[in-house]
Amino acid sequence: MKDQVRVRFAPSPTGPLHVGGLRTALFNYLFTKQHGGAFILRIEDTDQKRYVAGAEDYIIKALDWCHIPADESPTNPGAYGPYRQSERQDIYTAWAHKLVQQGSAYYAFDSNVELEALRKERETNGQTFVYNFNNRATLTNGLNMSEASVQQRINSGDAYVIRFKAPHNRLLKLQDQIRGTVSIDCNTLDDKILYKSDGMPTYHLANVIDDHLMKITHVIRGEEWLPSLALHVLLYEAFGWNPPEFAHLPLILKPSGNGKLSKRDGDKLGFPVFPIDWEGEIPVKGFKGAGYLPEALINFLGLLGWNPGTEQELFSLTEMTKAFSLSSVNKGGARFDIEKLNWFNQQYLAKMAPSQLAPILKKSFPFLNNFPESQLNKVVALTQDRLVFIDDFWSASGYFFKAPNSFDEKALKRIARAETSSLIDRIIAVLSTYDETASTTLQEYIKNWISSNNIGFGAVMQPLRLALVGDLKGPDVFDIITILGRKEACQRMAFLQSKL
RNA sequence: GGCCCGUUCGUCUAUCGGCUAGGACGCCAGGUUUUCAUCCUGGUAAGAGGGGUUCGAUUCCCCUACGGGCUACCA
Repeated sequence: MKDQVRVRFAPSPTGPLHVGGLRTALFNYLFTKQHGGAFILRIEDTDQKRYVAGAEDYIIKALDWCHIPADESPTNPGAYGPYRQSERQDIYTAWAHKLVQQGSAYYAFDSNVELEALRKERETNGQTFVYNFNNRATLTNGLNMSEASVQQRINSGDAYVIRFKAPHNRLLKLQDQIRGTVSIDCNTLDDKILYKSDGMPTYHLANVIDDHLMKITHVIRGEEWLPSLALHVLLYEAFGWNPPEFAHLPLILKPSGNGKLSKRDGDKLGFPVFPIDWEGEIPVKGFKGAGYLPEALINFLGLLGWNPGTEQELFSLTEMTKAFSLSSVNKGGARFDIEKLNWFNQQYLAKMAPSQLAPILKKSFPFLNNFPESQLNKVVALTQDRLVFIDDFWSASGYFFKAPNSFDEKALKRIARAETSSLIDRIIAVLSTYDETASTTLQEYIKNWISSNNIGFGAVMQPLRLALVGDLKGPDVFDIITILGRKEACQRMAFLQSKL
């Protein structure tokens, strides 16, 4: 039997998760759910300097909001914990030392200052300093010292790191699910630090050990990791472990196309780059706070770098899970196009059931809680296809809750005729005489009245609309009257008359 | 600089050697609507360049250009 598919999303808690990370999480989720597998969230907090409090909590909440929660996480652990790397230090230390013992890695005592000086020196000669087979014999490390003197330095408290001994003269052909074969000449590799002098592993060591121990079958991550794929595969080999399958996702680029979208782009670009609001020292608005629905964000993000090969654009998470496949993920980076996201949002807002949309609107507009639910649902049904963002609800339907108290000059001019005032009197009168129990609808009734009295249709409808909405736009006038009630409609007509 | 990965309408993309290069967003025009929005119809617009391979290349190979990523005791 084949092993259960297990994938992981492994962000580092350095701040709020941004859309690039979210898309990586989404693809992991889609892939594993399609195979009935598990989605693991692992927090990569090995860099104490960059740790930001609240980031882990944010990541979990953001995934929840998007309906792609992890099956195993720090707060909901499975059988392979702990799920925070900072709590797995002993594991890394043990494996790192094992690597040294078997000769795959070595202790190095070179100070930052020394290394920096070497780099500078090479740079001025137009060369690049690489710590590898070229020069490791001339540097301060365990390869050039007796075991006893290495132990002595360590025991005396000297700072050390553990470096991987990259192989010499080896050509690696690596497999990537999206890119196919990737060739790497090991001579271009450097002896990467695996274990830092503060006792923490680097990403390379920790992610290989954790992925193996957590039985990860597929590593789906951003393209920025492709250059270190060789190192990771070499590490699996050194440990004697079978590597998982790898898939490197194309990056999400800025709208301008130059550079990947980053956390700092949020303010500059004028749209959010984070899923939900970030309540950090400097609060930042997320897509949620900006009036986007998670379904729209997810749909949009899913189609950024992947497509089903059909012409379907609108996908529920379930549909997308069914249609997803790693082999149809694109190789090239995709620019983030906010206009298209807005379109998705409009689509979702418009097709949502009013009873589903109403509770969401109530969160943005608490006063709606005091409004009868059946009435609210009617209002929503009438105006929901005019929304791009949740907050557009007010401009699209505010007049249902608050009578217009002023009118636009231009609009007044457009309806103003000599007989408008007296016409308003007549409309009020006819509105009041309508019999609700009659078999004709209000619309038919008014239309009949208009034609039998030989009044222009527009001459009646325009003032009516302006009085009700406060503007010359909006849904069907008779629908509005039905919701507002004839009495309220008459009052609004009278108010308009007073402003003529 | 070095290494790696990429490159189809402005943007997201389809095409797995036969193409009048399809769809979506955007934009423009028309229709529906008393109006605005929605919606419908139509239009606009693309294979980076140069060499091969082939009866035939957007599709396969090479070079160049351009773009992106990596090049930290960050992930």
